[in-house]
Amino acid sequence: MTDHSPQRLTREESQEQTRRRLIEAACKQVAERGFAAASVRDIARAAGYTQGAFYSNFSSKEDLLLDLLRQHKEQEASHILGAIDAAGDDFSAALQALERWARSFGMDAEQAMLATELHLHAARNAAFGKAYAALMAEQRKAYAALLTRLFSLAGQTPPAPTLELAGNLMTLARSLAIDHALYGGTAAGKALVRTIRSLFSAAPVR
Amino acid sequence: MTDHSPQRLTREESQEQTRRRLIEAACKQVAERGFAAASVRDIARAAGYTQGAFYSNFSSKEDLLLDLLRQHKEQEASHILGAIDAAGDDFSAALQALERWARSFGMDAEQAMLATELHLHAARNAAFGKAYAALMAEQRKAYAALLTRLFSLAGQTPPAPTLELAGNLMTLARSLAIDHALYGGTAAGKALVRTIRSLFSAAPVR
Amino acid sequence: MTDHSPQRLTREESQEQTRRRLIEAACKQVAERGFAAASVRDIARAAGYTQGAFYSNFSSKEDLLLDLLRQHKEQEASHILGAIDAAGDDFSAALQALERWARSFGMDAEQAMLATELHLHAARNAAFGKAYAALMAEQRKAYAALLTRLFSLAGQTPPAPTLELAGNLMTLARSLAIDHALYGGTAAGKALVRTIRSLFSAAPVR
Amino acid sequence: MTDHSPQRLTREESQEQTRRRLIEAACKQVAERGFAAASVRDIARAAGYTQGAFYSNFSSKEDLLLDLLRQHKEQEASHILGAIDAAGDDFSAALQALERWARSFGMDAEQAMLATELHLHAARNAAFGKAYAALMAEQRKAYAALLTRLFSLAGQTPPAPTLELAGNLMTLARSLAIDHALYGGTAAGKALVRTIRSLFSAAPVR
DNA sequence: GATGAATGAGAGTTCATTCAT
DNA sequence: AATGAATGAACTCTCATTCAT
Repeated sequence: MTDHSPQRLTREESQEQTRRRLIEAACKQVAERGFAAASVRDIARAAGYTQGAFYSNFSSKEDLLLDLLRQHKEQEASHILGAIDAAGDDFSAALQALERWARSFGMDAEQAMLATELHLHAARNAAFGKAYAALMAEQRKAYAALLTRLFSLAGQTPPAPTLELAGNLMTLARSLAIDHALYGGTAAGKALVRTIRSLFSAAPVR
Repeated sequence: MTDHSPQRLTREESQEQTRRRLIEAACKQVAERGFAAASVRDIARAAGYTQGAFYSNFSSKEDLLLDLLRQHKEQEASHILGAIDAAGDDFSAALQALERWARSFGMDAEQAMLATELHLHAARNAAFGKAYAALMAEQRKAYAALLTRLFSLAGQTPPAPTLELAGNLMTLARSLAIDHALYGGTAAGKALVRTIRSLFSAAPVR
Repeated sequence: MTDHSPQRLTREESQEQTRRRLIEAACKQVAERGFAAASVRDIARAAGYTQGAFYSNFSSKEDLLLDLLRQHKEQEASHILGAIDAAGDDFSAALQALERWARSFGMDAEQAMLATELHLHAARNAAFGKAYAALMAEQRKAYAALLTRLFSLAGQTPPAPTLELAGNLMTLARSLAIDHALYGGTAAGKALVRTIRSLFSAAPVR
Repeated sequence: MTDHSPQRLTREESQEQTRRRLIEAACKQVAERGFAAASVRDIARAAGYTQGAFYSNFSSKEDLLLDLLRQHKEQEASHILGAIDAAGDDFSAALQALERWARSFGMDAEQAMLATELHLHAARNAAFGKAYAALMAEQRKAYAALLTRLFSLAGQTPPAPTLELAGNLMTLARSLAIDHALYGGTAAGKALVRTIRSLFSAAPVR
């Protein structure tokens, strides 16, 4: 089908590449059509392989979801780390970093729809739900750390546990990004930014 | 299959009953398994009919979604109206009404998962998306009115447009209800209540 | 595909016809290629239907085997009854009837191969094995009754329990019929007849 | 996978070992599941190798069947030779040897099921059928020689050509062994012994 | 000689949908 | 209006087989 010329790749590297391509194609397909409606055939074809290649890399379609979850988590984690790194010791710089995150993330409908599919599937499938809960807890912690730092720089007391605030932000980001795909425009991104701002502007500095 | 004794029903009433039963069964099936994975056969059987009855009432499986949306909206609307009616002129009574809504809605996983399915489908299907957007805008307005009333009774200025706050609450409610199905416990319901409270406690009365 | 014009058939009759046609086609396919290699696709097509029709009539491919077993048993039973009816009260007429059975049955490779497939499957699958054992016991009894009658008419004492002799005859008939397909010629049919004769000629009449 | 330590084996010995192991594993798998349902992957894995090893030793799955046939024949031949060697010049010793064969062979379901698979395949595939017929003729001759010797020692005239009697015995042995797997117990082995005995007890000694 | 990732074909099964009853 | 047998297409998954390593 596609070229996939392995040129100078070892077997392991080559399979790793195949797996990565399949996962990427799957992210897109699942986001676009939903897990149940995204067929293994389409995923494999979109990645440039045949169905057999899929089953050489995943033991079942269900099994793929765990990798989708991991991939999704890593991608989001890189966003958070970027925001945290950019935060520095200056409150307004840190807030800007968070807002940059909100603006970009609040518009990435693909990630948001994938995340929502994963959320639903987690509630439907106990085994998957467990893995999901573990990974999401990690994410929440990372966001919460960022919020804690921000409140500290702002000299404010968080109006609620930062873990809870982080969870709310993640939820809103996800949902607003879908709204963005639904309504178009930039309202969604802005709404998230405004929500964040209201968190820190409510109470004035010490 | 089941009795459905039409004895004292006119033809029209009888069909209306069939349709209602099918929609109710569909709500459950779609929430439980997702739209794509909920088969027409299963939905019809769960309602006590066969596939033919389904196609006598809906022109296609896709067509069913519009009715699911309507049914979902009506159900949620009755919750809002209940909260508004209970609000009265007393701030703390009104807040309690809203919190009661949060507690009950924040734990109804079936409604929440159905709502999420509809949200996703709306983003994927333009025609459905339009109907979805219209109905959701109505809902948001109703919640916003309730919030406006509350802020007014509290003598506070809303920290953001109440329409936006209403949208955020709806989103959080939906997501937390799914978390409730996922993690169990009562944390989800409480988290929503706490979020609502923080809205009104942040800024002191005029 | 094919005509299947239901003309004046009730729904039940029509489905019964479909089922019968599928079973007949399946007998042939399974005999020709073996159970595992006979695909549902091919069976349905050979009967003039699509795969879906197959699954409207059988819950699975495995499930089909039970009907194949029943069909096979009925077909064989009619042969036995024919031989018994033809037996009458005259020893040589009865022997001739049995030999007629041997000659015809010893050459029906399709039935023999199907029977062998069923035998193998019974040994591999406990649930099917149980049903198989029950039906085969019935068949053996019928043949044994015929043998008992013959020995009685001949005034001989059976050299072994007639149930056992019946089982041996059935086994030989099955195997020789396959040999017939394998080697061709008429040796197989004759061998069975000779074996039967030797049963009754060994010991002279009282 | 497994060790297969080739240390002290020449290349050829090593490959011979691989081939032997594959054939043995295949015998078991084919007997257990049938030829069509026994996958190359499973056979190779059961032998401690991967598919590649299989295709280094056999040109196709079909090709394997010829080796299975040969292996089966050798195994059975060793049984016959054992019985012949043990026969000696004493009738009752010879009969005991044959009965020993019956008892052991009549209970080896694996061999019997493999033999039946081969029989069926021979009737379905002309090329394989030819090889099968040749090998089976040899086997039959060996058994017939044993029977001839026995009748001679017993001073009896065989009630039918010994070649035919030998064929019947082989068929019964095969079928009864499968019945043994099907019903359990020891009836199958005993039934074969009784059949053999009746062959020699029918007509009294000279 | 042996590996195992990948292919391409085809397996069993389920589905939304139709239509004679 | 409701039934459910049948269709035809699509599904997930497994297979025998190949070939670069």
